[in-house]
Amino acid sequence: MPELPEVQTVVSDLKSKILQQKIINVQVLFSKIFVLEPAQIINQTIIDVLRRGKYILIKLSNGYLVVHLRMTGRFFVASKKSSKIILTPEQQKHLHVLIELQDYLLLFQDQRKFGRMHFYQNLAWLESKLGPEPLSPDFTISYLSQICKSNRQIKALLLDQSKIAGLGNIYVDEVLWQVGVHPNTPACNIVFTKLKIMHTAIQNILQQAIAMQGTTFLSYAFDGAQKGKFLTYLKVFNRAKLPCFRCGTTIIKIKVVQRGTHLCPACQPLDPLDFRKKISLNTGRAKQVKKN
DNA sequence: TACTGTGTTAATAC
DNA sequence: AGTATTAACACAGT
Repeated sequence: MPELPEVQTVVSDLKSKILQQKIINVQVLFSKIFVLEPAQIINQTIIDVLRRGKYILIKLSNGYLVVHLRMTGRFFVASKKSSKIILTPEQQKHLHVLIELQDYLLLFQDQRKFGRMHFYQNLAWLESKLGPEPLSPDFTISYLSQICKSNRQIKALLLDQSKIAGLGNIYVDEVLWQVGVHPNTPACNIVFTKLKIMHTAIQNILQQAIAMQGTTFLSYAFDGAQKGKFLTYLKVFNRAKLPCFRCGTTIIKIKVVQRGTHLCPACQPLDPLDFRKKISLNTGRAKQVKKN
C-alpha cells in the first residue's frame, strides 16, 4: 500500500514533529513487528527522519530505526498532555508499538501486522537490497535501459525493489498507462524511445503524487488519519469498467504477477509477438491450483 | 463462504 | 544465472 509518495509523506510528517526528541521509553504490544531490543533505541535522540525506497529511516545518534509499513502500517504522533498516558480508542486501534518521546507519543498501528521495525548501525543492509531512488540523479535513462535488457514482464521489473526502489502496484499501473505499454510486455521488447518516455513518466507521476501527499486507496494515512489526495488524479488504477481518459475504451482489470492490474486495452496493446514469446517461455508447466 | 487487497520474502521449480 | 510461481504473514471488507 504505501509506496514511495506515501512513505515520503509519512517521513515529512514525522520530521516536522519528532526531530530532536529523545526516546524515553518503548512499549511493545505485538513483538513480531518490533525486531530489535528496546534498549537499542532508548535514551537516543532522533537526529533526522529519512526515506529510502519504501523504508522509513529514523536516524538516531547510534544508528537507524528502520521501519517498513508493508500493507497497513501507520504512524500516529500524539502529544503528551501530562506524564500520564491516556489514549483515545482511535489511537488504540491496532496499536502494536508505543514509543514515548519527551513531548510526544509515537504510536505504530498496523491492522494486518505485516509492518516491521529493525535497528541497524548503518544502511549497508538496505543498500545491498535496494536499487536506485527513482527521483535521484542515480536513476538515469541508461540505467533504466540497462535493467530492461531482460525477458521479464515490465510490470514485474518495475515492482522489483532491487531494480528501482519505491514503485508499487498503483504507480506502476499509472506509469504504464501514461507510456502506453502493456504490463505483460517483455522489458527487452520496449524500444528506447518508449523507455525515455517511461523514465520521465516515473519521475513526474511520483512527484505529482508526493505533492498530493500520496494516494489513499484503502488504509494508507499519515498523521493518524490524514488521507492522501492523489486518488482523484489516478488515470487507470481502480478504474476498471470506466472509460479511458485518453481514448474512451473501457479500462480492464487483469492479473499480472499475481497483482490486480488495470490497463486500457487500446492504449496499451500487447504485441502479438510478445504474446507468442510469453507462451514459449512458459514451458507448458501445469499450474498447481491450491484448493484449500 | 470465499475472495480480494497499496508489500515482501522464502522456497521451489524449470 | 535468471525467471516464474506459490505460500506465508493477518485482518477487514464485500
